Amino acid sequence: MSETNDTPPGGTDFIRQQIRADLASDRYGGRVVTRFPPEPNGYLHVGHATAIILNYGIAQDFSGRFHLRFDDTNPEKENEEYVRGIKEDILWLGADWGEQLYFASDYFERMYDCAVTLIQKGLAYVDSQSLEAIREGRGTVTEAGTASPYRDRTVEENLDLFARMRDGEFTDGAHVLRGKIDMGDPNMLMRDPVLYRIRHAHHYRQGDDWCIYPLYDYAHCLEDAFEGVTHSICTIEFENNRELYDWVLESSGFTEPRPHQYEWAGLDLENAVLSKRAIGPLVSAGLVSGWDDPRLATIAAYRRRGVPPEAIRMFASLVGVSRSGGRTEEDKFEYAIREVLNTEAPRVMAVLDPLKVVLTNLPEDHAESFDIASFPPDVGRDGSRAVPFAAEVWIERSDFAQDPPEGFRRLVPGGEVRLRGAYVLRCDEVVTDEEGAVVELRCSVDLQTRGGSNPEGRRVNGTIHWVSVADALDAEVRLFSALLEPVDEGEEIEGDEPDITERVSPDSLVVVHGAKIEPSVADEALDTRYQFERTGYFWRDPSDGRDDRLIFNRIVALKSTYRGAPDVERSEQRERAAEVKKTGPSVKPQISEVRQAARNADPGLAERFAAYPEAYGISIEHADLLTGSMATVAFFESAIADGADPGAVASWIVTDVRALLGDGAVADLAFTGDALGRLVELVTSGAVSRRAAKDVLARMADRGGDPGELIEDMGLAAVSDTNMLGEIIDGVLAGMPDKVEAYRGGRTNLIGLFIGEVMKATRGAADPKAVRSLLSERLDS
RNA sequence: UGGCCCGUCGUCUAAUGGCAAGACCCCGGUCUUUGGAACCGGUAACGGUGGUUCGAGUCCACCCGGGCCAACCA
Repeated sequence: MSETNDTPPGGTDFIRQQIRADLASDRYGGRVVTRFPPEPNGYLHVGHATAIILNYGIAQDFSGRFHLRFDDTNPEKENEEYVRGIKEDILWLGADWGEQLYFASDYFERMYDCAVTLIQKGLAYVDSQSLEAIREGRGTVTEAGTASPYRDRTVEENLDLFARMRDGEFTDGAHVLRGKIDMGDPNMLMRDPVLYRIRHAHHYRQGDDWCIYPLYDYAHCLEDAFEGVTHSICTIEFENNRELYDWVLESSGFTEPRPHQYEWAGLDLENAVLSKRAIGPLVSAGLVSGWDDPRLATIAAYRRRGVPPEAIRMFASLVGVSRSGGRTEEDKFEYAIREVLNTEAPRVMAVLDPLKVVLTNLPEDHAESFDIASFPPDVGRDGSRAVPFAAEVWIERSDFAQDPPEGFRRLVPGGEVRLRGAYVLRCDEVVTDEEGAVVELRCSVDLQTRGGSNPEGRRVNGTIHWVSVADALDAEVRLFSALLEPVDEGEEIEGDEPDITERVSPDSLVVVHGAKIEPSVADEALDTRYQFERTGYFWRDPSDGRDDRLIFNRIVALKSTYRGAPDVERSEQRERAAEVKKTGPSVKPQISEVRQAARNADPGLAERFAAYPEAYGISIEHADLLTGSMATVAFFESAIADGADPGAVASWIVTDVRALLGDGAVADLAFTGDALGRLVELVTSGAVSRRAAKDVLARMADRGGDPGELIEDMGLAAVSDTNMLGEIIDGVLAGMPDKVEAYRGGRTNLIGLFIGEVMKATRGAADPKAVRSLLSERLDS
């Protein structure tokens, strides 16, 4: 392990940071419980894989628990086959839920009880509108919704109706249970969300026990709470759902410590179809061979293709975790696969597109065998195999060129090339058919170079792979590439996505028949992953390549630095990306429309906005920020009432105070305007540095208190004594002689580092200006 | 269009007010019986504009760009 003490285990992504903070504050009594909650309505894809790795990895890192919970609340889409498949995929990835296997449908009774409680509290009601009426009543993103006529049913009536819904008295859609929240909430999800619906459907686990089923937003948070999940991690599109998540939990009586939801961006991978809703149609239309078609990005497909699970784990750690995200290049995934396979996969030779070479200086019945190492020296692994050689060998058609492009290092007429592990070969004659196509090469080998020996002074340009014609095994090789044709840019903007089934690329699967492979593979374990030298990583297809059927999947091609032609497409893409990034400067005045509207409605605000710049010498922007509400105005005016400098106070309010505010208002602050005024005066008088005053302000926001007393308590009285500062500075500089040298060598931006260290040493109490000048004295002399 | 969220090398991610870092890609080079691997080097970024600060990628504001939300799906 190369981890140092200052690197916390398991990465520093924002979710792990949150967990560390929760551990530090003992929020959950040291518990860390994560979960992966798939709906069994399809197979998992690589996006899910990264989510599993995240959740499982966190549980591992913090000695917590990882739950697998099937979120099976929709009887119409789910089945046991998917449950089986998903379990298998997760285990294959290396995540282990142990005893922690759960099904949301097992909680139906408890969820029902919670709903009854909600009704009793007046927080839920039975709505009997049609689906369309409910939809219309919800309003739009810009217009508030309207209340259902059933919104004010009595608790008794709701209780009765809800019980009868459960009892099966009503048809599908006759009633729903809705949360009673706010039809005008800007978050559409809070406009009386549907909690339960009637569906007379057979559930694959619960049979016909239920005819009402809970919806995601109601069910999911309860599931987390029932299981004692601490950190409920989902993707960014559920961000708007978090408010409802919290509402349901709070309303149902789950108090802190309760689960909390955190969203990350999830994975988007270039050239991968990452949506169960998109994969399903491809499978049912027969455009792929199944959920495990190796062209798909499902875990089952990767497993079948031959991708090792370690590669997916490595890929996940390479990509990382964030809230912003974007599309990850396929290169990164391929890199991870190659990285794992390079040290794992024994080398063999296989010719995918064979061209016959007759060795004219060997007897026709020549036969010998070379013992060739299975790994190159740098991999450092033992092992070899016998590779038969005879007077006729297959080579790769692309390894010969009659008219070679510049930089071609393979076989050309009259040229030499080494047959890997065998002899150096010279091309003496090219045999063509009547159309000029090359059908055979007549060559001679240099007997001095047998078995890879290399007589002094013998240098050969390239090395190619080969297979003895007499001993070659015939194989089928399947090559996979991007399943879908790229979408034209204009097309994508058109709103509706083009039908995915029409975008399947005919070239996405290339089946090579009659590939020639060395016989050693017949003796190896079926699940051996090979490197076909110079070609790529392959293994036998686990479905079709069993018994004596030699059917190989290409897991990934080898990287190649050989460039036939420059990659025009990519450079064009880059130019386009660069153009998009350019944006012009803003021209509008930097005044908020919202605050301007407030001033238009309140002459008191408008007057002050007009007067402040002149009266207090502050900018229009600051005046704007101070006059958005009477509360802010009052705060400001009380802060300057006792003589604090208005300009300084304004700066504090519009920057530092606002930073502490978050969503709240100034009135909710734990300190008052005049306390801020006193603090500002202390800064002005030099009693405390501005830097230290920020820490004091943070403390005031936290617990209130008098600024003067806090400065004493926190030991932050300004340090400007030259001798004392000088000592501290000398100590800091002595501690980093290399940086001092670099500074003197011209890296003057290191001054910030030095000041920072001095400020740190004094916990912000030093006067930074004094520090700067003292530093200059020492460093620039 | 209302609300919420997100903008750092071509791509993915670091930085927690103090040295803009790493990986992939790309480009050179060394080495090589795999145009692989390894090794050395290089190109390359804080969306814009103001403000606060000794010091801003980080705090504040405005603008620009992108994402999500109007299923009785999850």
